[in-house]
Amino acid sequence: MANEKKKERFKEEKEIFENHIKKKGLRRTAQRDLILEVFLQTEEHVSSEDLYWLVQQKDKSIGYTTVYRTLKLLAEAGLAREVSFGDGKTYYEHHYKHQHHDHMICTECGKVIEFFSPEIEQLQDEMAEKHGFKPTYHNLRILGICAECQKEVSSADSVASGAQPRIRVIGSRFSK
Amino acid sequence: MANEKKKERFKEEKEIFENHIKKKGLRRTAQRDLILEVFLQTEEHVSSEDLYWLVQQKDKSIGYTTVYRTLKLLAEAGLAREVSFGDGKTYYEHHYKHQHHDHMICTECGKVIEFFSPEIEQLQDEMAEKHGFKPTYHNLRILGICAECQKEVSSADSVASGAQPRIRVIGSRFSK
DNA sequence: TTGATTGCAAAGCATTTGCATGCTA
DNA sequence: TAGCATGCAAATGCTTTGCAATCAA
Repeated sequence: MANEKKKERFKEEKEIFENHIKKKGLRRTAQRDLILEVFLQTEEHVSSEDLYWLVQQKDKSIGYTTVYRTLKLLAEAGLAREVSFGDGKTYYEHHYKHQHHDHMICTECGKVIEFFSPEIEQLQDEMAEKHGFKPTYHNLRILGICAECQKEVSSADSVASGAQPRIRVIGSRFSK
Repeated sequence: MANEKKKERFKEEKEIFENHIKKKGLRRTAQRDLILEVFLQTEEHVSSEDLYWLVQQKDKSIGYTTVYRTLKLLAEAGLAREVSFGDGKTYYEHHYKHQHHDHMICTECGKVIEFFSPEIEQLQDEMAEKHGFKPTYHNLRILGICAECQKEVSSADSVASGAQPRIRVIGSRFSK
């Protein structure tokens, strides 16, 4: 994305956060500003822990708790969205003006590939309607083996042994 | 499902479990047999805790740990599948000779509606192929408001306040 | 000044592990 | 008999909460 456009979006996101804070009768603080700032600089998915360490690099005095609480606030404000990849941690991804997407997760290396299919979205809405269900959010994960890991793994042992994804590495350069 | 057919399936599942046990050099025990038996009698989704209490009703001496460990075994054997509905607990659903399905989860009452769409399945496989990704399992959750709760909720407050599903009640009689 | 916010430590939860005892094969 | 299984208690890992001190409005 062009740098100008990005800056513009950041500005909007900061405004949204400030409005949310105001609307709920909360207070703007240096910590919250910094955490939002750092979050905006991230790409893809960050866990609370990830963000904590990133924030630490800018200000050692900020506590774990504050990062947790602020991430919840960001989610409430509609700037972030909580996602889980099956390793027990909560990850946050950008929500504002970011196209919704789904994830393929490699159970070998933990890589996360983002994808988007308007056809799947549409079918989901149709299924929901069929049940009188009003969808607010959805979330599709495909677990499997990514292209690289397919080359490396010859035997199917690791798959047969009840593979449970233990995701560490998050990253994908496949999606657009 | 007809009762005869069910009995037949239970028998197959017990055999599968025994084979899995043997293949891995493990041992058949009364506890494992009972836990499998109780699991087979359940419908829909059970948490480890749910199953623990059900098992307790038949044998007070069985510990939490054994239920946990046995559920993992069942998943390994292909009889159960782990699913999560966003409340931090792990649920188990039947896997053997049960058609794959996805879930709609009501963020108001926690009801879980099962559904299946061959079209969505197909599109998922196509998306995976496009990325050279070999899918082993997938998992689609649609969060929203079920038909009943839509009637009751007039204001949109509960939705706007960053609703996080805290699912307790699991059950659905909508799906076939 | 008032009451929200912070950071620490402690508490909560679901799940896992260590270990002595018990039991299958 | 060997060594896997069990059940308890303790440990773990992530997240939340209580609270006194601090700070925004």
